[in-house]
Amino acid sequence: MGHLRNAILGYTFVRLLRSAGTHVDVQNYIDNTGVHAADVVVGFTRLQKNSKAEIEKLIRQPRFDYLCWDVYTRVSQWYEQDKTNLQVRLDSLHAIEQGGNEAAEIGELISTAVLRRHLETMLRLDIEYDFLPRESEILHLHFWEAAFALLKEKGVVTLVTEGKNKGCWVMKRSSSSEAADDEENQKVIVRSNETVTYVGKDIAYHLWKFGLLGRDFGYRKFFKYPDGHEVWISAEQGEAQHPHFGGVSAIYNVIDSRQADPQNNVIEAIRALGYEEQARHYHHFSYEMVALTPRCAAGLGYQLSPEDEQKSYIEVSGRKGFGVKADDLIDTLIAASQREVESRHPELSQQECTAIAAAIAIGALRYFMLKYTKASVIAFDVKDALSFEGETGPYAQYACVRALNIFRKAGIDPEKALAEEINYDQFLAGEEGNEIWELWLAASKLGYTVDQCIATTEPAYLAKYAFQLAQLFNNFYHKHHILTETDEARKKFLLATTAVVRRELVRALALMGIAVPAVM
RNA sequence: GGGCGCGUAGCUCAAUUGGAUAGAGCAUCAGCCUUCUAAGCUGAGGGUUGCUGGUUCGAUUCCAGCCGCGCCUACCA
Repeated sequence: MGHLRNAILGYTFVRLLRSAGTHVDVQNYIDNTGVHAADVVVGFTRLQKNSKAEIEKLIRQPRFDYLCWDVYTRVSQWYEQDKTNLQVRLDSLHAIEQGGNEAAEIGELISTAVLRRHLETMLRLDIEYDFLPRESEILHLHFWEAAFALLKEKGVVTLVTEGKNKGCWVMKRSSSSEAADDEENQKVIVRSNETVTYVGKDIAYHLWKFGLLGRDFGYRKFFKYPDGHEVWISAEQGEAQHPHFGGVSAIYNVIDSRQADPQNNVIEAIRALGYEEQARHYHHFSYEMVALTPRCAAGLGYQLSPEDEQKSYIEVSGRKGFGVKADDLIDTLIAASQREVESRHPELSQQECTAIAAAIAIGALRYFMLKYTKASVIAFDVKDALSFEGETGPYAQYACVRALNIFRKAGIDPEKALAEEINYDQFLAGEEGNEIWELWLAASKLGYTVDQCIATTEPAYLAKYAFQLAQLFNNFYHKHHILTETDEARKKFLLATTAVVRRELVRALALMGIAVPAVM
């Protein structure tokens, strides 16, 4: 679910930027090294005692990522049971880092399979990436060495000769205003065993993003989306022909708020290297986590402590196997909307029903993830997410369907209705005219809303806007029965009003990735 | 201890960057389908915007101090 909020927020912002004429590359950082990767390898090889051949078979199962989720949970418990098991993790970690052995091959196999599953899940939401930079290439192509040389040269990192951080290269922690003499204010970039920390790798990655590193990835085609769009992945040995990534003028990192501190450290490092301009265009697009309400967690069968039951939300945990999987949530939403569509439209074919149900389910999910401002923790409740009434995606979709139905029954093209010659002064005058004028005014504010969303990096304003416009329209729809209007001039005016509102509402929804079905 | 963020109706959230009587949805209650689809509409109840001060013609918004909650504060990523 966290991934859903991340991707939906991020990709909506991409659409907003692109609609404003900005060229945007969408990247997804693939964290395929480190303890997570090592743990999953340990799970398959030690706990499940799977051979490489068996794992090759397993990754072809439909939802291999679900298996990984379970294995990951079991491994975490296995470590908990007996701390000496942690030595196995360490061995796995070292083997993967060294490469050229079976553990490394299995790690590669699994992480690539999970990545493919991730792309498939995101594709259900029409979210596509352009480039997938992997941490393994950042290490193997020596991005860090290049960055380290720059950081040392400018004195951004210094070697600590005594104290608890002895032997480490550290930088001043961004959140402290004090000098870096105090250990509390030191952020370790290179460990005493000479390995680099996550922040160090991220500094190198971001120098590359800005085109300041002097090195580049190799690029390989990874996956072709059904629409023909190709997503590229980093590689040590790339293809000769490839698009150009990196060297950008601005960065929006869609990362949850818990990583504010490391993000700020990266920004500080870039600033300290003398790249003030780039530092100012480095945006941490920060959002809060998705948690579960105690009621929802209990409903999913999790045992709660009395303490947890009192909280308004409970943080999910992959290690505890505690959470809701994206594909399950999407499946549940589609099933619920499918039942509804079938009961409303028995005349439609199974295929048509499924397509409509998918559009409604995705609309509900996307709207749900966008209606909250980024700084708000989403206390997820299945009941709320499954609701198709009130402030939801389907509510706005429904308003569009109603509008289009009027034109369908009247046999009129909405665009033609707008081109008609209409005496607006006459119909917009007076008390009743004021109400309809408000509708026109609201319809005209999409561009302003988009600008505001971009300036504040807050897509929730767009969601609010769409809902309010839909609400005004439903009001108007109820009050004025258009097809039975006997005054032809007035009828044209009402049709034009409907057409303009529908057009802007469809646009607003499209920016959020919400499609409007033909009927619902 | 330090850093960041939050506190608004029973619940979940808004409030267009300091403007008019603080608004929505859910939930509760009362109505509206022979009509362009009721996934809708109308109405009712529900508020000392955590507390105390300050700045201002005006504060949910800005400032200070308290109280409460969350996250971060790893030689994890």
